[in-house]
Amino acid sequence: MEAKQECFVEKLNHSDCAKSLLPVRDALDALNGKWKLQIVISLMFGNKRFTQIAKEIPNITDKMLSKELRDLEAHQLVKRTVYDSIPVVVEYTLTEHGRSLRDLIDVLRSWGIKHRNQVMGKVEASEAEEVEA
Amino acid sequence: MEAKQECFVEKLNHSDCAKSLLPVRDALDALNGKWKLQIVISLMFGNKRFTQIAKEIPNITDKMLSKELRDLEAHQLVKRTVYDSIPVVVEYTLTEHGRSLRDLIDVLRSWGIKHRNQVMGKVEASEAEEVEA
DNA sequence: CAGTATCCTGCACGATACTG
DNA sequence: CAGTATCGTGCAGGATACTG
Repeated sequence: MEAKQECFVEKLNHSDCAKSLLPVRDALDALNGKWKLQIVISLMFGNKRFTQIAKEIPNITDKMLSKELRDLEAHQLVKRTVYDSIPVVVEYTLTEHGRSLRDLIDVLRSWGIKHRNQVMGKVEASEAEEVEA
Repeated sequence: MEAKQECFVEKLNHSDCAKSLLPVRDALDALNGKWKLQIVISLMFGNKRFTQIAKEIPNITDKMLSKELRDLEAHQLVKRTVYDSIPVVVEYTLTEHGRSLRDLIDVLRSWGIKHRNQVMGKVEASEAEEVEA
């Protein structure tokens, strides 16, 4: 068995396993659902207002956007700021913590590309899949 | 070209965005559902037979285990091997590709731990609180 | 503009029984 | 042992209407 870098799996017995799975679940849950990922990515392009986000995400309903934003806020990934103007302006921002999703998403994306190539049968060029310019 | 660190998001406009999201979705989908993660982790401890896996994952039903294993097999993450003994023995194995989930899961886990600390209010000294207007 | 309030539908998942 | 087959349910998510 090859000794990879410190994979937590290596150190655990089965009863520990369920517990050590929890953080993984937490991470997955944070991006859970049909829309959170798109919302987060959208906010990586800059702070947005409710309607702006809605316009950028095809087919999302107000209800879902509202709900997902509240979820993201509860998870401290997104900050909601109300400006007391007339009419009221509400701005959504990624928190510092929310911005930390970037690296995670990049890792997911890299694996996803590998995965797609694998399933498509292209196994040869494993490293040649950088984003094309 | 060492720029491994930079986020793909930086380079994209919004219309590209949806497309670049697909691999991320692929990755998330590969671990989608209530049981896949546990099954994969279970197989990281060694090759297993159907009933063995079932015993290690509390509350999973035969139906769900069967279905999820078929999903994982379709995604080439798990290999199913039938040994022609009597009675028949079926062994489940992680493929090389399936083993590549290890690093991904570790990254998810790391972020998950950070996330939990963040939400619990324990912000490490390494990271300043992001409260400001 | 920035959302709620209702109502509805499909599908993920569960319970239980059966089989080669 | 290694699974199907059937039936049932909750809830994520959608459609549409309404509001301060």
